[in-house]
Amino acid sequence: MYRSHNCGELRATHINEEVSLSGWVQIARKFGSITFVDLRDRYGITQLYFNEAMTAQLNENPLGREYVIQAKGKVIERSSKNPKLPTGDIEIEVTEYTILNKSAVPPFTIEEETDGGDELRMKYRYLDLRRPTLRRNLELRYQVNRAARNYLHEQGFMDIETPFLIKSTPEGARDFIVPSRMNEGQFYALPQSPQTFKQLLMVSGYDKYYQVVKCFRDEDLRADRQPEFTQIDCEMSFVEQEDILQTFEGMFKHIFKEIKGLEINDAFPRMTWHESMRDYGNDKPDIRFGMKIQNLKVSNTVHCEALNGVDFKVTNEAESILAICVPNGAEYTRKQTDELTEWVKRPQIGMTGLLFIKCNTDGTYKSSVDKFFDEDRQKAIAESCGAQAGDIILMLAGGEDRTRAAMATLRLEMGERLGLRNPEEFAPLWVLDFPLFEHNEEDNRWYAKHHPFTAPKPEHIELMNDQSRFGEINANAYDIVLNGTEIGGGSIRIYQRELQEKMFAALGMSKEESQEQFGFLLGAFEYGAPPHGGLAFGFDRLCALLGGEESIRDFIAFPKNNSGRDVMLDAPAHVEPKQLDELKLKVNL
RNA sequence: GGACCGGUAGUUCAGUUGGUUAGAAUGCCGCCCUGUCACGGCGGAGGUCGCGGGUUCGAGUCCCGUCCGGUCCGCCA
Repeated sequence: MYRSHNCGELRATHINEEVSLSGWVQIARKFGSITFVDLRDRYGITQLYFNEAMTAQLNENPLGREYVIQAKGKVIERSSKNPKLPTGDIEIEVTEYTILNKSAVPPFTIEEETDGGDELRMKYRYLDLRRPTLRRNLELRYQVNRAARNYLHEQGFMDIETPFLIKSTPEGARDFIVPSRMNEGQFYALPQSPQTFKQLLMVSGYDKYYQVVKCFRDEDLRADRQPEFTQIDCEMSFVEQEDILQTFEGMFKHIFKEIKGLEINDAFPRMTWHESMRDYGNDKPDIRFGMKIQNLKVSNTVHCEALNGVDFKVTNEAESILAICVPNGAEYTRKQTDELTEWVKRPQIGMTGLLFIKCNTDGTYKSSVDKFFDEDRQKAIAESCGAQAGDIILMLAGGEDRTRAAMATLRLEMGERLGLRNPEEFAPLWVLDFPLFEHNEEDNRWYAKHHPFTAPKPEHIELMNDQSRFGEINANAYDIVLNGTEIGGGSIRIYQRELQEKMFAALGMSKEESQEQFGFLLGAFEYGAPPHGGLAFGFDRLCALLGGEESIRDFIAFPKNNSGRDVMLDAPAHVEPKQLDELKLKVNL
């Protein structure tokens, strides 16, 4: 063994013990004839003390940052202790040391707060991973993984692996494809998720399945999206929606308890998709704070009487008018309201302006549209918004979809500015009753909002015969949302061939196409498919949230950058012409 | 496909209205230092200002193009 202890475990109780440690040189502090060296491994830092004689040896055989060394010596009490280090009461009086490997000078500092930029850290990921921040993130990830597995194991779930080389299907995200050498001109696809496999496992009778599994989607990336990411994928047979919600709410409570020490006894709040859209403007509400959207006018229907009978083009012509009450906003200066107006006018928000009413603490009102709304009307609007004295009411007017999306973003921004989005507070909830279909204006067809295996609400199955009413159909689908991030979703699945065929037809697939693409599933449904359903969790996102961060990259050991590149490997890369020949592929650039 | 921000020393950044030899901190190298732990002191080295073109007497600075990185929209559950 190269060591008797690691660099994080020695304490005053070990004083006088002869030990050997191995690790990386964090830094050497030299004082003429004596030297201190901080030795680091993933467990911590222990100070090595080189006395006069040993320091003389150091001059012959010097240490540099990140050298890997072994040191032997006696644990002694420090004359000046360091309360910042768990090992700060002791040091090792070194009697012998060996340089196991030298190190080039690292391109950035390997410390809690590094001086390196993102790109450099990605290129030298193996060095970045030495930093305590990254180490803690990976440890957290491992603990979350273990907590989930333990829970699922206790609940009788079975981990079953599914293949990565599968078949491309037209629905959903763009596939990564893999050419087949033995089948010229043909391609595998990497799975976007093990969806159909887990359903087939249900048909096979493995009634409680789970997998912590990589999924692949060839779409543009974000801070919280990687081309390959990890899901906790689950499926159960003979269950209804309520059974699934109970089971996995239990899993989350277990994870919160194990990871955060949080005992959540209450049931997670539940909200329908329509309620979420109405009150929060999106399907992943951040319910750590209120500031709910007030629907003053929706799709040309006025809900706030005070808006009627006013000769104001903006409110009269807008399809929808939405508002939020921002606490203490009545104090905002002209400069601040102007800045907010510019904020909503940014191209990515795309509003043409911002209306506001200040509800002054003295009971008066002041608004950006005093010219059109007298004080009584302003008061009436404020009351219908439930505004308190001191609030500012921010209003957006315009087309329904854009205005709602913009208001959702504005609400989050105001919550952020008011410090209402505390990363150490966790507010999970279920969003239920998603629409089954989503209409796409571009190609004028219906798409599955979740995926094409999602079962409609039983009472809505009738509507599947009438395309004009597709938009009314709700699905037995549910998402779990944490702090404004969707961290999981699933559905009760279709398990009857007839209904599945109807679904494929609704999505515009001919009988031949659905047979060619999903014949295996339709076939399986003819051999006694049980009622089943499940869900999948975004494991990377969950870890990032539990770690109090937005970006998932630092919770993945070897992530890819914005353009899907691994800057350490420099992948993707060109391949040898011979490889292309074997695959009968020609690159056409 | 689009919007915005950025690219200057190993690293993180500053660089005014276009004007002398492009700066700081940190890291690195050398010397000094017996209780540091962000050690300290003195000295030193270190630059194709992403790349290409243009305007100008003169460009890190202005203009055009391009590449790279980041954030977001579209896209993606």
